[in-house]
Amino acid sequence: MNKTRQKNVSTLHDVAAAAGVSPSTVSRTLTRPDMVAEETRDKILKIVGQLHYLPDANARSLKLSKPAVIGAVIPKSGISAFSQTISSLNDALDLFDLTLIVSQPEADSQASRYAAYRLLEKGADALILLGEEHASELYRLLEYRNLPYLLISPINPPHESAHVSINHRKAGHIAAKHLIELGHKKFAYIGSSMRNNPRALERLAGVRDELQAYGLGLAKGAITNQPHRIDSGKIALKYILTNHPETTAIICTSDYYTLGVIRALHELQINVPSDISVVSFNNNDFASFTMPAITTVDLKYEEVGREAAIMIRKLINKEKVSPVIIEPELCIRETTTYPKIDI
Amino acid sequence: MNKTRQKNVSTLHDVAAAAGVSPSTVSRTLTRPDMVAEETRDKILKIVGQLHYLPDANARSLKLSKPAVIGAVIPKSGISAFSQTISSLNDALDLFDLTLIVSQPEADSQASRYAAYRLLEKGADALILLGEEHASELYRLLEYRNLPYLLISPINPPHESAHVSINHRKAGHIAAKHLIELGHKKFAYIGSSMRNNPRALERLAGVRDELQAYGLGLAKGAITNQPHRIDSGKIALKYILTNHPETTAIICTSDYYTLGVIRALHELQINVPSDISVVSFNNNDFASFTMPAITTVDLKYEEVGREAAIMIRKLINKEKVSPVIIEPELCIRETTTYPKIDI
DNA sequence: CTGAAAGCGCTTACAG
DNA sequence: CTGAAAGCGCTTACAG
Repeated sequence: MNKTRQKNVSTLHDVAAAAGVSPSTVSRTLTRPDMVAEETRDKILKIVGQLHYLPDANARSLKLSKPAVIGAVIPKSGISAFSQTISSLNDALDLFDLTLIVSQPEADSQASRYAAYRLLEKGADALILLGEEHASELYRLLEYRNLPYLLISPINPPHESAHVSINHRKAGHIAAKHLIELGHKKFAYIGSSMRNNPRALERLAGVRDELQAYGLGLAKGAITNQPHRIDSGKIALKYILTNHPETTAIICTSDYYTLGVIRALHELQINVPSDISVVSFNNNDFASFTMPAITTVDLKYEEVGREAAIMIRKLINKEKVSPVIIEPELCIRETTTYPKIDI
Repeated sequence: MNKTRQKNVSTLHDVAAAAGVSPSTVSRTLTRPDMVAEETRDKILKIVGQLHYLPDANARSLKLSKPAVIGAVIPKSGISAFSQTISSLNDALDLFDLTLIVSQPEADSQASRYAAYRLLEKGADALILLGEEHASELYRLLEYRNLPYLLISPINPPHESAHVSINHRKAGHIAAKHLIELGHKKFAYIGSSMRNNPRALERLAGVRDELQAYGLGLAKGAITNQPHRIDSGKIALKYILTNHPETTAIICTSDYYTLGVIRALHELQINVPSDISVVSFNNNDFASFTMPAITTVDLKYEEVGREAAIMIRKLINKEKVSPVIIEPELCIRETTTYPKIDI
């Protein structure tokens, strides 16, 4: 509306005029100082300071057309698991002089498609997308425009796509193996609704793999889905205890969820870990501070952000990239131990 | 480097050529469709689709010079208390078609000054700064360039500055009052290092105010500072229990910190809340899931983000703004109760 | 070492 | 309803 917005902002021109030189020289002073005579440079720099001059980013990148802004589409996952990823991505990108803009749409392929469009309209030169389940139109646009992009934490990355993924299946293996080595035989799995969460599904698959390798299994009904709410841990737990009272070990899809399960266990006077062991995934900040401290498989979300920054930069520079797969790591704390009744 | 980066990107020109019209008409079709004949419009829109055309954000905003990107400087506070603020800010800004870019420097006025400069160079048209302790050069630059900016959660906002603040003092009042009403008489305060955290200091002041109003106080040495680490809660607690064994209520500077304190209390066989009550600040996601669930004063960090978005938009539109003060709210859960020994 | 000129991709009065 | 032209603020060959 207000087009007469008088910006009290000096331009290259103003600086040039004040210094009695041409705009070209001011520009050079700022971008390649060694091409300018010291005397001229000093004079210009002084004026730059006096006038609080700052180059206009839009004009500069219009001229340079060098990719500078990275858009990230990170759909909301309820418990903001990826805020660490976003934060580390931002820091790492900043080191490369790249700017991050992020959009957190609802978890839905159409919503994330439009989120991506908006990011592109806002000037994103490259895209980082969470997961692989995106609208085919989006993939087509990306290919057509030849836009650098990569997938973060996909489970089945489309052929040839650049990606940095977390080995969720391995995370499942690790969690299950830990319990097996402790001597557990009867397991249950508690997760929130996994409809929209292929990552959680993959961890479950990993757990199954591992169990099977030892001739063990997850009884039917020993897998429970509940939306992530304050009492969902309790509901899930009651269900399992009713149907599978022999359970000595529970694998939980996330640390948040685990909190609810531990509470419920406590209310039922069931001791963790001596009666029932619990392992989970993520290793959130609070996991080591709780009581008991949570044994969990660290999914390395920060590392994902750092690696994604490195990879997107290579893509922008037209360098070859190979997929990066991040290996999760077990953090043994206080919610797991040997089963009580060892036959 | 690679200047021959062949961008497979169509421009307004390409679309115009393909449609057999002038660039002006294409531009109008996209920005004010009603100024263009339906037939022309349809033809153009079709080509736009075929060519996957997306306007160049830099060129557009260079021409329009309408503020579109907001920079936020949110120094790292160890326990990422403001990630909720950033997230809600991002969402709210997006609704206004504003783009957020954020920088999280170390907590240091020079570091945040340079962070602000970088944001400006990256194209920020307005700034949101956490707290009020910024380099005077930064304030001067902001004033000189007439840049819209606001302060988030300042304690002593500079005269006339736009800001959305949290009533940290009131938060202190609320926490103390809750304990007082429960009948507590002997209090201790545990916080992490408050050197760089005027907000935590202000909460402490609030606690003192309230205590004093009831003729109570915080004994010397009943205030402990420890860096926020896994065992700092324990160290702080031991100190307090040694010097002030009569303590029945502890006020903790954050929910994270509280976790450590509860653990330590538990290890010392001191029951929470029946032996000692604990209140804290923040109301982090996990606070209601822990065991016991944490009684805490919600500092409303998300609301801060939303309000900041609204205010910065007004500033950009040259509208008048008045400071917004957000009132904290007590969440009573399970870590507080009446003192055991009520004389 | 410095300047004049062209141009990055758009938008928008101004004519017609 | 549409087009030619100017210009947003920069950068960078190209001359000198």
